[in-house]
Amino acid sequence: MARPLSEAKREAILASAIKLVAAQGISAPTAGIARDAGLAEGTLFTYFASKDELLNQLYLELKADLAATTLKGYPVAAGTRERFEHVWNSFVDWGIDHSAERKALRQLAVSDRISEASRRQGSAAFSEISAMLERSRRDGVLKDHPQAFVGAILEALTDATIELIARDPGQREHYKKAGFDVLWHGLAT
Amino acid sequence: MARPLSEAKREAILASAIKLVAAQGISAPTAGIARDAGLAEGTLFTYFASKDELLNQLYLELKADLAATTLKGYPVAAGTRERFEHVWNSFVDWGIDHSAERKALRQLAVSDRISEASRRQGSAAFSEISAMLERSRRDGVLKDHPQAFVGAILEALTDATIELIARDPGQREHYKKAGFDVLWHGLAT
DNA sequence: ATTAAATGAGCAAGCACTCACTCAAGATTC
DNA sequence: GAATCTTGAGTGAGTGCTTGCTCATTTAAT
Repeated sequence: MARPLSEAKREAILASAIKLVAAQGISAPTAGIARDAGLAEGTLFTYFASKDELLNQLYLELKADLAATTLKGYPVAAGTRERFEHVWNSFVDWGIDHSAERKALRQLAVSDRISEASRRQGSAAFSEISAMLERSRRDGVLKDHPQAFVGAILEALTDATIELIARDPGQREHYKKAGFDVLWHGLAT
Repeated sequence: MARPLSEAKREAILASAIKLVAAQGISAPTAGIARDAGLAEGTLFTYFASKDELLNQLYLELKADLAATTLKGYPVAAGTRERFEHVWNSFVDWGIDHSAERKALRQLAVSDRISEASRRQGSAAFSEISAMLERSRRDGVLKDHPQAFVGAILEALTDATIELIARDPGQREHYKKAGFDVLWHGLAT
């Protein structure tokens, strides 16, 4: 091993990919991503074998980041509502404070270049959160909906709330609370 | 005027665009769309000046179709809940019965090739529905949320419900009702 | 006969990806 | 510690392919 791959460069490529994919969509050229990262285009392909691999790894990185943020400070011992609200706040805060990441993730999620395997792996990062939801359901605190339904609703309401806050940042805390109220009244028994 | 443009051909192009954009995303080539419509590629450009214009018109056509479906049979005289449920059912049914249209619309909606003007015009098609929501809010039947928030939540919950039904079509009516319950309990006073 | 729709080969631009080459950073030898 | 060897990261012009769009020509409706 003569010269090790640089983790810093890998991260620079991913950071530039977030920026350009958020701004231009997945059609953002590899040449542009490499230039933005301060590297030659060829270098990008020593870190990622193909553009598809770059996009899939970026997708997983973003999903993992959101999941990690959510689990940090998760109140294991608290009641259902409080734990639920923690997840909600984490999702909304992450989306607002990582606007480019959120836009990029949205573009990636609707693309067919993200493999089924990546999608499954991306969901797996949220398995602890799913387990929490499942426990609450069995406790009878939540209505008896399938977990996929609750997860989809959580994601959908989060997205709508973030979109609204993005247009009217002054009301951030107000809409954050209002969004959670809709979720809670919609799902709780 | 020697030879009139054919409305049938225009619609064939739009129909093929729906099919291919749903399957491949907005990167679906104009050559493929024209071939699928049974026309030469050049003909496509006598009906639509550019690919961007085709995509924008397709976006508006789909939005208008969904709005028209929703307004058809709208119970003007009924109570808020019933009118609300009609809108919900129309959205969900349209999404399930027009799967390709929905996928195409989703791809178009996240694309930056849809102009701000098109987006505004697309929303305008739903102005009557917005007015209905506004009236219900003033009547005190709904919580006091801004209209944009209610609209976004409606769209988001619809999407989540459709996604779930697509995966488990046998439970269509059940999930349709469950989704509406979440919406209603979340928004009603 | 006139006019404009319809055609599809062709064009310029943009794309992902390659590869012959350079050179910096470990490994080996003394 | 210095000198030398070895490996593979880094480079960017080049390649082959695809794309949106054009235009000289053909076809058909009026």
